[in-house]
Amino acid sequence: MFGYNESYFLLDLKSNFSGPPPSSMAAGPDAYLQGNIRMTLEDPELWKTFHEIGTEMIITKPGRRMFPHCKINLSGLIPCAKYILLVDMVPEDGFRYKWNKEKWEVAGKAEPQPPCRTYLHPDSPAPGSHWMKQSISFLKLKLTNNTLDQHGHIILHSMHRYHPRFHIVQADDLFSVRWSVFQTFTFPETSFTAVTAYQNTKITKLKIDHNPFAKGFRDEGTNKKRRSSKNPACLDKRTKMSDILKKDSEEDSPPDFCQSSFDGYDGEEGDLPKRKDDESVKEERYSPWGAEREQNARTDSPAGADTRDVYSTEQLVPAPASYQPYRFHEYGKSPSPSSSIGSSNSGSGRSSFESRVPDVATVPDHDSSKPRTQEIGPSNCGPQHLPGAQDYTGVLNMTMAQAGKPGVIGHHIYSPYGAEQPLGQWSGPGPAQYPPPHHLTADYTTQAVHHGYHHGNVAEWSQYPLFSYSCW
DNA sequence: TCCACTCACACTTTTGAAAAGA
DNA sequence: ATCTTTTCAAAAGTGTGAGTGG
Repeated sequence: MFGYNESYFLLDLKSNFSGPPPSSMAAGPDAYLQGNIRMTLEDPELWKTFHEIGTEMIITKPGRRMFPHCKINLSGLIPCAKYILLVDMVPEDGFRYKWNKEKWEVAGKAEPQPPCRTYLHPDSPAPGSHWMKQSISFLKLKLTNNTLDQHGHIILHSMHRYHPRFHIVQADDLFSVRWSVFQTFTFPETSFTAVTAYQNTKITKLKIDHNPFAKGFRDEGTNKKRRSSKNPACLDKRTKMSDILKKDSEEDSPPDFCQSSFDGYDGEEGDLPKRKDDESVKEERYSPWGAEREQNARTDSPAGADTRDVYSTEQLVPAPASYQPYRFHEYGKSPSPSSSIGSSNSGSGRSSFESRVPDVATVPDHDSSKPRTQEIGPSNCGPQHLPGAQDYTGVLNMTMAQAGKPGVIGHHIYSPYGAEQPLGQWSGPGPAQYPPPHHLTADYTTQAVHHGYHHGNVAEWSQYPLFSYSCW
């Protein structure tokens, strides 16, 4: 209806690679001849509906799922080659926001980034055919504001804006990632503001309308008792909310809703009631991001004028050693020398980075790293070399793979399968905990940012790494 | 006083084990 | 004995509103 199903971006690997790979990389130009990978966001209309109002995602201490949740489709993968799918959250900008008079306003500089964590899709690694045969859901991804979170949820700051990045890595296992090509996709309409409580009642309404778990709050719901049991003020608020709901149900079609609000902010908020529960449907036209959105959308926000564009990036990054000092502490996994270094040097990204280099060099010969150049290419079909986990222990000091995931080394990664399974998430300190990026990392990140992101945002965006610098 | 945040609550869907049936 | 379907209770996910603390 919106043409949103065409929301994809053909990734021309060769042309997107704007510079020679670092000498430390094994992958040569051939590595980029693996065809065009296409990623599409599922349910784009829903995402767009939220986006037009200003998506908010609740973050809680125990972790909260996203809604809408990230669901994508992939094509163009090599069916028999294995891939790993990752998601992380990137700050949209360097600001903290507040909800004031029915719109978001900048409330100051962003707080230092929390530990940067990456969510690994539980199916990873899986062959391209697996990823392509069905849509890929990140339903179990959870967001938290608990910087000491021990469940591997992605840590965000409340009242800050983020957007998810999807990474596809052709790799047999998590160790191979180190030498593999990352292809990164973002969807402008998936950007959101992390909040501990909904600020915009329109978002609340949308969530209630679309999230099955919130059915109980729908107007037609059966919980009349609940709605009327509270105090009069509450009742009043509920009534007003019901009016909004009714009005919406009269419109009844998200497309109409979208259309009415897609023109963006038209400066009418001055006439809006102060209370957020006094909204009218008419106000749906207004964009919550007001002036700075108009500014950023063209200058430093991935959400450009044409939201159908899926900005993509590609970067060659050494894989994460993916450790996080407090993580090691939590799980009592034998902290590697390098992890201790990383831990002790948490304030010095550069030294940490350098300390990691020997790790790379000491990978055994049969490690997939060396033939990675060939493996990445189209000739990758055929028996997959799955190096035994023991090949790496003592080299990278990783924990062993979990049962049922023989090819996966537990990089202190957390899995949505269970909080206790260190499979599903990589984590590392955020950039704010590091000095300005090492020149090498800067190369990578700048390269990545060039793909679809305006230079105005390069500074902030590019400094938010997929993995901690110290991992490199 | 304001505002971001936490918590208990009622309600919902999801999950998984046990029971029933073929 | 095996497999499939159904049932049901527990677990998990949801927004609400009162309360808390800076």
